[in-house]
Amino acid sequence: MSRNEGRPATQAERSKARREQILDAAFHTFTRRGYRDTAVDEIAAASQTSKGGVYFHFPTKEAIFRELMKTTADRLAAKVERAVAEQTEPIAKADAALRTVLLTFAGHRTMARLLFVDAMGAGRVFNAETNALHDRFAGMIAGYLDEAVEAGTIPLIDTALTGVAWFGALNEVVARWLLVDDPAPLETVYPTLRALLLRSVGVDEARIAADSVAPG
Amino acid sequence: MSRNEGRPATQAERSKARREQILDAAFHTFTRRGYRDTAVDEIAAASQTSKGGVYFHFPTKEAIFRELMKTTADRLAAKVERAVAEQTEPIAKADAALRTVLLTFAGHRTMARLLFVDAMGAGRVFNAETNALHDRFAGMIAGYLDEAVEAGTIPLIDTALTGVAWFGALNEVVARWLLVDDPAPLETVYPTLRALLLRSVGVDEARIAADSVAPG
DNA sequence: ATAAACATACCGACCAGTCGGTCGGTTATT
DNA sequence: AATAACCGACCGACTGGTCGGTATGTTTAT
Repeated sequence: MSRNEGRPATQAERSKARREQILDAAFHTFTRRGYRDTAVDEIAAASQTSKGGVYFHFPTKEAIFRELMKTTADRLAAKVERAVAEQTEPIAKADAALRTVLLTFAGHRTMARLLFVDAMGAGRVFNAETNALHDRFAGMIAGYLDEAVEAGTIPLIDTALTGVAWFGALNEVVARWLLVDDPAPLETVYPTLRALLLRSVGVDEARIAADSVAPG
Repeated sequence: MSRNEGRPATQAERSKARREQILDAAFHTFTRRGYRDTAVDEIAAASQTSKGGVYFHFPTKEAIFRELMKTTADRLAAKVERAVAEQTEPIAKADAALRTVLLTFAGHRTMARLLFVDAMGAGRVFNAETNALHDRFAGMIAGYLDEAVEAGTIPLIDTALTGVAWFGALNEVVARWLLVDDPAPLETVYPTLRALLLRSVGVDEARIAADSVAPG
């Protein structure tokens, strides 16, 4: 192994590690206490460094949050797109997207918290960010629905609005799950929600009753 | 007219008027700048009084917000229940509820802001409040759906989850409408959203295509 | 040596809530 | 009727504390 396992690494590596450490700590603190209620000092403490250290790596508190939001959203979007790419049928694509989001959140409660709950606690500044985020996912859904419409799998509908509605439904279900102490597994609602949403766009019952997408 | 029109009224009346004034000012400031970004001093200024005056009528800033949330939610709920009471058929009831909420928000953008957007900006303290609020409306929907199921109008479904999903879809549509500068009339999405939601619970297309509830 | 990577102390702005005091009106007393 | 005693409503300066950001010193790798 070319890289030594011990403590001392090159400075650049250590620096990057610190940065990540700070990001990690910020992530956890933000998701537990919200943006406003999280002091930079707390992030510093949680990341084994000092306020000065934090401000060496990031210009402002807001910048930390932005980066966190962006990378988190990117990771999720990539995961969704990967899952979708494995499907060819439009409906299966939308289905895969839904399934991926739900299962990812089920496995990473904190991720969901950051994306869905905390974003609003950050004040007006981030409304644009949140809006863009929601738009992004609603748009993804609308895109898959468009394909389905073109393919004739579902009737002609307002896919833009439907995308928003789907996303909202998913959002609310996840948010509700997040706010409850009892962690009744999120996976269990998937079949029900899936059926509900598919039915809402006119997918025939036979198709809905058929098994969900095959795992890649 | 027995009551004199001029300024001086009985002390109790003046007091109550002031209280209302403060509530009004707080409502507007909260909805424009959010809970955290609203200083009590601002509320005082906007209500033509002083900080001391505000704190004479309310124990804490939080108390103002709570009262605002509660009365707003109550007003809306009452309006919905009134509209629903005029309908006898289960589907028509759910429909009326949806329609009322949508039209009310369309007419009172600020009300929607308070209930849907600002509530989260208030921090963890109010998550319980928000949660209860969402529960309340999702529960109302679920109740109407239960009736519909019992009446055999729609097939047996998970009405609790459906209520949450419906509310989420509605929530997102309204929220999106709120965050956009261009005020494309909210009423226009009603037919589409209505069809989408009704379809999602298995209402037959013929029924959906039929006109919406008759106005009371 | 020298620059990056920290640490510490500190500043200044902000803000919820408090408190002593004021004032106009109401009630009791003569 | 007039005056004293009183009270609810209100004012605004002040407090105590928080927190984002900065200035300046200290360590560590190269």
